[in-house]
Amino acid sequence: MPHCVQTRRLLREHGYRATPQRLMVLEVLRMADRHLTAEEIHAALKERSPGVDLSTVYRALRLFTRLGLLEPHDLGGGRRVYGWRTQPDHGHFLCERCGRIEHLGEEFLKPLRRSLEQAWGYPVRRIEATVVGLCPACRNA
Amino acid sequence: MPHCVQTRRLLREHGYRATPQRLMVLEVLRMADRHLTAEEIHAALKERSPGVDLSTVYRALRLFTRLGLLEPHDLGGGRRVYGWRTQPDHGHFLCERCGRIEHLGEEFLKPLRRSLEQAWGYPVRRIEATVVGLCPACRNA
DNA sequence: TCTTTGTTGCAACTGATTTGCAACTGCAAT
DNA sequence: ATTGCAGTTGCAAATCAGTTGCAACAAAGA
Repeated sequence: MPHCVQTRRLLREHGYRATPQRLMVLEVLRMADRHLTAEEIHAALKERSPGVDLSTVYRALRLFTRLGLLEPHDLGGGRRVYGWRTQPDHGHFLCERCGRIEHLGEEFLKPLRRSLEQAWGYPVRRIEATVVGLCPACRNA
Repeated sequence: MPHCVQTRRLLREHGYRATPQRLMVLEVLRMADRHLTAEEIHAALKERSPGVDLSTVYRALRLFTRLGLLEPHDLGGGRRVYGWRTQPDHGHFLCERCGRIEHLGEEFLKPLRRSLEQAWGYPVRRIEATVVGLCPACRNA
């Protein structure tokens, strides 16, 4: 675990403890390299240490969100995924068949932000966009 | 109720019944002239007929959604509102202070759709965007 | 090692939405 | 107008995602 050190320090600096459960939540997210729901994280986590409770996962996700490390995204229909915090403008591609979630480059949202701010004359805090369609894999099926 | 006739026909054509509860759900939405949560609709509904159950509201909303009349929108954080079905590309402005929800003209989303389809080479089914910021009223406070 | 205090697992709880069911009611056919 | 019956309702219970209270536990500084 090469990243652990930084995470441990971040936690300690804020008076929190670097528990294995917390580190593992980040580890799972790091391995997955995509956005995951709390349930998915919990499932992946249980393969290594079966005792971990779902509520602990939720608590860890909330904590890391407060610390600015992670960020929740509501995709509609009750789907909420967590991922690494990035820029304020955030886009997802959601395949309507297989549920696959892809990241949208910020370059797509930037013009939208610009046109909104220009039209309204005041700044936009953040944009959350979900684009629904069929992913390439599902198109050829 | 001048609109009722069309709604009644729509329902009957699909083998459903035009019950007062269902018609009233649409009526409330029509009066409100903005997106409402199920709870809000239920509250407005109860002023006229106190007996109406929340589950009936949910059932009506689901039905009208299936019939293509209404459309749910997830604004994140568990907020789900219902409104009249419009174009596939849908944008909301959400004031982060007062929670006010505004409609975004489709003209803002159209360039986004165009650039996405151009970049990927295949069509996008729909776009759901939430723009967060402070509404003019909250800015001056 | 000891102690302090943050953290965990568990179970119970919440708020939003759904569902099973007996009683009820549009409405098309009498 | 009356009837019959499938579609609907209100109610209560179930469900689902997420949160919380609490006693036992465990990081980490001394």
